[in-house]
Amino acid sequence: MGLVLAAKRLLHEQGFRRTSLADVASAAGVPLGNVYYYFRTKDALAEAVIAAHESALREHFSSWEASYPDARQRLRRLVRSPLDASEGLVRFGCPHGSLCQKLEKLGPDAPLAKAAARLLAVYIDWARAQLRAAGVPPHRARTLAASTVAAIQGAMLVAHTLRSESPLAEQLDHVERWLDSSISTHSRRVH
Amino acid sequence: MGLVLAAKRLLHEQGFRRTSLADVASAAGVPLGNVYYYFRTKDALAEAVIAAHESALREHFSSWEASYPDARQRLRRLVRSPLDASEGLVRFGCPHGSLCQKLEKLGPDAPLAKAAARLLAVYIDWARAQLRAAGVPPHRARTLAASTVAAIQGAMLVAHTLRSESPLAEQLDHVERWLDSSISTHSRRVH
DNA sequence: GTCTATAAATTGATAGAC
DNA sequence: GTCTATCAATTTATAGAC
Repeated sequence: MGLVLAAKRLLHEQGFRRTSLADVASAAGVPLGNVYYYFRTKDALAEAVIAAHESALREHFSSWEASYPDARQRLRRLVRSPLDASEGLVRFGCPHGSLCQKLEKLGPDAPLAKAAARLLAVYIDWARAQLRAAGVPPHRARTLAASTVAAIQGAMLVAHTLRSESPLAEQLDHVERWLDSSISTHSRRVH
Repeated sequence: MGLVLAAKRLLHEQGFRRTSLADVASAAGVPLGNVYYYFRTKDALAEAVIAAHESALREHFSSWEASYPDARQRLRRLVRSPLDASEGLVRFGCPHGSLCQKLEKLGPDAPLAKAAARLLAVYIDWARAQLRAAGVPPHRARTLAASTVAAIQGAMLVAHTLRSESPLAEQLDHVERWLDSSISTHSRRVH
């Protein structure tokens, strides 16, 4: 579905409110009326975009689980992942983070807000699972996972706002070292 | 000026695009046409809001400088400051961070985008000055300051997206400890 | 299923009386 | 300086031909 792909890009670049359905239709190369054949409302299209982000995220996680046998390596990969698309992040911010900030304004019960929260929860839950696998006790793993994701999100927000790539790499380095030492401190040694 | 105050609140609660000038005028108790006597455009009103945030921020900093003689104490105060207004942060996100995310989408050269970037820069510059005063060398102070602000912003973003207050306090605790140990590690001991 | 035309509502901004 | 009325553009959503 080219519509979701176009909407995904435009929502990242322009945000939800700034992106009109005419923009999306034009970018996808279909007439405006066509959008409403596939999606009842603009919100429904945005939900499809979030779902696309979510499945892309899960695919990344699966790929990392297959590539890295060590949980610590997988966590390092998570922390470094923003560097893979740093240009887009610096220009437009984190596609998940900005979606969350924009959509949550709708009130906590709006379906769109729940979808955005779920997107971030997927991130945190995966990080927590890796921390558990690295030997971190349950409660520590829970708070450490949230802090890790928060630190990554903050790094992207600052890099985007200042329009500079260098703080991104530097801050992610900080996160990586801090996370490594946290795991060493909190994990029960198994060997 | 009641208009700026009303706009400040609505921009925080609803964001820039969702807030119409009719909303602002209504909240301030003046007719719509009156807005344009004081502000040429909606952007000009938003700039006034950012300026209000900026001066409020500087006042906070001045107050902390007067209250806490030790730079480390001032930094702890900075890290803990989100807890002073945690309810609003959980419901609506950081007023500065969400402003940045929303306004930066306008392109790097837009006056509003520059204003948002300056707001974050005020934060980082103050943190850097405190780190310098705590004995951290210049380059370290620069990257540490950015990382600190990023970590705080990330904590607020996660707390807001998950609509939960508990991660905010937990993550800020992490930030505080991490910052304290970073200062101890990197500062030249003067005594 | 695809497309054109248009309705219906919102909104940034202006004109002009008082 | 303050307020009412309104323009002009945008945008979500629908109707209906093909």
